[in-house]
Amino acid sequence: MNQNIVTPSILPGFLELLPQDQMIFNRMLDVIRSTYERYGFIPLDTPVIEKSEILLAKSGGETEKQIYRFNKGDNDLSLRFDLTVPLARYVAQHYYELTFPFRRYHIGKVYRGESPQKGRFREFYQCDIDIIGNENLNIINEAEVLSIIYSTFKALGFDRFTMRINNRKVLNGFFEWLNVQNKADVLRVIDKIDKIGSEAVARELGSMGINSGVAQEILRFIKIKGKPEEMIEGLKEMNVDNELFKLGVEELEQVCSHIRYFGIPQENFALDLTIARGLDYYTGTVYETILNDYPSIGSVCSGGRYDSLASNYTEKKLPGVGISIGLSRLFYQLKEAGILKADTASTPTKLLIIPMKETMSNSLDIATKARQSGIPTEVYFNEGKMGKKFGYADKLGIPFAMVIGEDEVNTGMFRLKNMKTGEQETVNIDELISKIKGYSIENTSL
RNA sequence: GUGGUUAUAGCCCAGUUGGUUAGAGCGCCAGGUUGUGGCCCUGGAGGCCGUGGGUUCGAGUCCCACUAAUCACCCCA
Repeated sequence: MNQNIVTPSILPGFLELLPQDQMIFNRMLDVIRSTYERYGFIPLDTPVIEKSEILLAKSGGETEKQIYRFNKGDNDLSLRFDLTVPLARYVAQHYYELTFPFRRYHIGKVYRGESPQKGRFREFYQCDIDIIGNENLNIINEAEVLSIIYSTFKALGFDRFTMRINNRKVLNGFFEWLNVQNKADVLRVIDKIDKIGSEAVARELGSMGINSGVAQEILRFIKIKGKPEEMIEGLKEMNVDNELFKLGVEELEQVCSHIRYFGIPQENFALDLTIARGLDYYTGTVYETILNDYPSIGSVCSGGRYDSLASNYTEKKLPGVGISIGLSRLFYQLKEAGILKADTASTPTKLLIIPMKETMSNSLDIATKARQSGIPTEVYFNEGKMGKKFGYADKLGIPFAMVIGEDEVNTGMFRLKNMKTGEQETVNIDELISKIKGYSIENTSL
């Protein structure tokens, strides 16, 4: 027994995938990235490690508890816990070199040292977009964000999802009007109404010192349901005498009217007054997206409008709007729900070339040609039985394989085997390439 | 931080009121089949039954402690 062997394991809360899942995951990443770029968002990559003073500039309870913080020499360092704070630092730091509105996307891992749970990780991918204005930012951006979410989830292969929005000004104005002091606590409670029901919400409101008349008023308000136009009418009819509230209702109305120009179907969009995402920095529209068939997954894409992105790092006023897809969680939940495509390959390879001993150099030539034509190609180098070589292609899900022997080299004609059907076709090199490329185009999807 | 559940092969699991040498399926390796995979058949490797202690003639099984995993709450993507 070798005493030096360490049991291989990773820390809990860290997700790593087997090849087949990683292939799917990466395809989702690609879809998200290309959708973001189609809207003209600029890629950004920032360090995973930042100075602690940067990440903790805005001290807040949860953040400080969850952040991975450590020392190296005299440096006080931390792992980023989201992509928004690094964005704020970046924009403030490079303010004079950037062009506004600054539209950036950022796909990367973030770290939170909390106790791991189902679909909750200590290291996970976030796919963020944000639009940062200089001094001001037109509200139509808040409608465009919905268009981006819509396009992204469509491209990921979903049809039945609902983008729900609310407006924090409406909530805050309403609470001001009711003289509710601990707005943040109340928001947190009403955000849970779908989960725990209105009675429990009333109870919790009571236990935090809200008198029952006000609690009933709050419940009546968050129960306004219906089509967006009806809900906006309903909000107006409440005759809330508060400027912030009125402004919020107006913003909701504008966002709802703008989304028509983006071609978003009605069934994918809804107002929901119970959404109160993010406890502090959102100041306007807030977004949540749920998959209709899997409501228990919860929000798969969240975000909102904020007035001041980088107030901890600059005097400049930088309003913005952004959203984030928690891809690790989304992927995990989709896998749990059993709705990931089953018959996917474990490798990008489309063609496996099996050389005979004497045809190795010819085989490598053919592989080079195939690769130059854009076909991911592998050559099987190990010696052994034919069965094992084809078995390799089979196990990895490589769609095409062919043996290169002397006959093939002499005639320039190859027996291309379709691994799925078992059929073999005799083709020359050009036919071989177009055949595989045609197949790849047909079968590229999630 | 609070509470619950679980721990047996690489994976998912079975293992009777405590009883001899701990099992199946999947996966892996080899052979049946040396230029053709999947299906089938045959064989094989792989276990300090999480760790430590206790009860007992005897513990995978009962008790205690520890450790780890996991779920819920909190908060969040």
